[in-house]
Amino acid sequence: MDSSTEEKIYEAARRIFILKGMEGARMQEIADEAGMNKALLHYYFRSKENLFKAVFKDIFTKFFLKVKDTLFSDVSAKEKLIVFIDNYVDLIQSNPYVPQFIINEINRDPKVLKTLMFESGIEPQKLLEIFLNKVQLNNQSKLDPRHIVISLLGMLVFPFVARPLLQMVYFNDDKVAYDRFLNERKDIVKNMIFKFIEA
Amino acid sequence: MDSSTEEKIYEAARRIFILKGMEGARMQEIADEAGMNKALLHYYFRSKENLFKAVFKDIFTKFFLKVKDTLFSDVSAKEKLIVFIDNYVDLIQSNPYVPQFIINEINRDPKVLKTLMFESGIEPQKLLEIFLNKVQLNNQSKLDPRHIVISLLGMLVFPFVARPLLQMVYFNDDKVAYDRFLNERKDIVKNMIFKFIEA
DNA sequence: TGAAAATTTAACCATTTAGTTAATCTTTTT
DNA sequence: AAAAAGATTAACTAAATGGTTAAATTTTCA
Repeated sequence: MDSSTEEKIYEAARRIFILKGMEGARMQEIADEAGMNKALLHYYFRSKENLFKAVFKDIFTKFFLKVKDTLFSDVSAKEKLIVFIDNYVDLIQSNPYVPQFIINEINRDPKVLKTLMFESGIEPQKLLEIFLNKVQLNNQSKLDPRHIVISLLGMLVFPFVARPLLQMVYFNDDKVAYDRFLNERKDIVKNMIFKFIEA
Repeated sequence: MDSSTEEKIYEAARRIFILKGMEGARMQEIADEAGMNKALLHYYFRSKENLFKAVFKDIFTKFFLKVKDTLFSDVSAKEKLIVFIDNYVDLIQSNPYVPQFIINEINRDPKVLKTLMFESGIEPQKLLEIFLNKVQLNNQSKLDPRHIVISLLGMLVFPFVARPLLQMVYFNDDKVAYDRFLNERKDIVKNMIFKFIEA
């Protein structure tokens, strides 16, 4: 590993903050994770707040940008949706703690979101557009497409965010069974959404 | 108000813990909220951990028990589902911070859940049963009904848990519009679920 | 090479926080 | 009414935590 000290701090902070959140994380813990003296965190980032903001912006931006492209290809709405769901689930699966981390930190301090929205380059409207035409086409013109988008996101995100609870309650705490369950979800969710929008 | 000191502490702790979580809450803050000396919290509850456990168990149990009955009436599965959704959304609407609070605290310490499950008297299987017959009836015998239940819960809970993010991203931070949106959700979700299970 | 600049460390500081204690006030009991 | 038990308070303690500092080490480069 030939990464710089600053990068090591950044990566360590990233891991710790995602797991424990801004308030739960300890500077000493991050220093230990990075394998160095705590004073170095302040030498490079001045304060915990500063370090957190840098890391959070990075996590937030990267997370949402990773699926953004899937909505720009020149294929049918249906195909776009399929690719989006596949990629989104893959993304969460390789960053299982990130959705809840983002939700928690935005709830803790919603102010940060406003600035982040513009700087990040994410385009949440793109996901809406998939359903905008689709819904009008099928005599459901009264239906706000945001209902479909938020239903979709809820179905995809919830099983990860509430995993410990759901795994215990509905899977007898069988980790393997729950992983199998998560792998089936892509197709289940596609199915549900299609059945709904294709009147 | 003629509630006892212990009850005042309990109620204050309840409010503060729900808003800030176990780690974010301060004993002094709870004492202030209850309008009394901090030493009294220890006099009645010995430790923060103790106070939290008592409060958490109470919140967890009451929350889930409040909708449990809706699944025991002697009506059709469809009607049961309608009543469940109506009551569940009402329940969240009057306790908007509780779902995320429960999810966060269980993620922080999943051990508590195991004991809670048995002592609380909740019966999560009851919700499954609604779909168990329904699904087999419609040539979807391969479909695990847990997928429907978790989709349902995700669609209902997610808009509340991720409210600040969604309100900003999809509603231009218009609180009134988002409240209107939430009120429409009961029917939208019923519709989605029915379209899916009624092959 | 050697001085200046950048990096790293150990020790320290100030504040916050859960928890304790001993004294005071209030209620109950005899 | 007096003693005992219970409730409440202010002041305190010990540990944790974010942040600082001055000295030591390493790197840069004239």
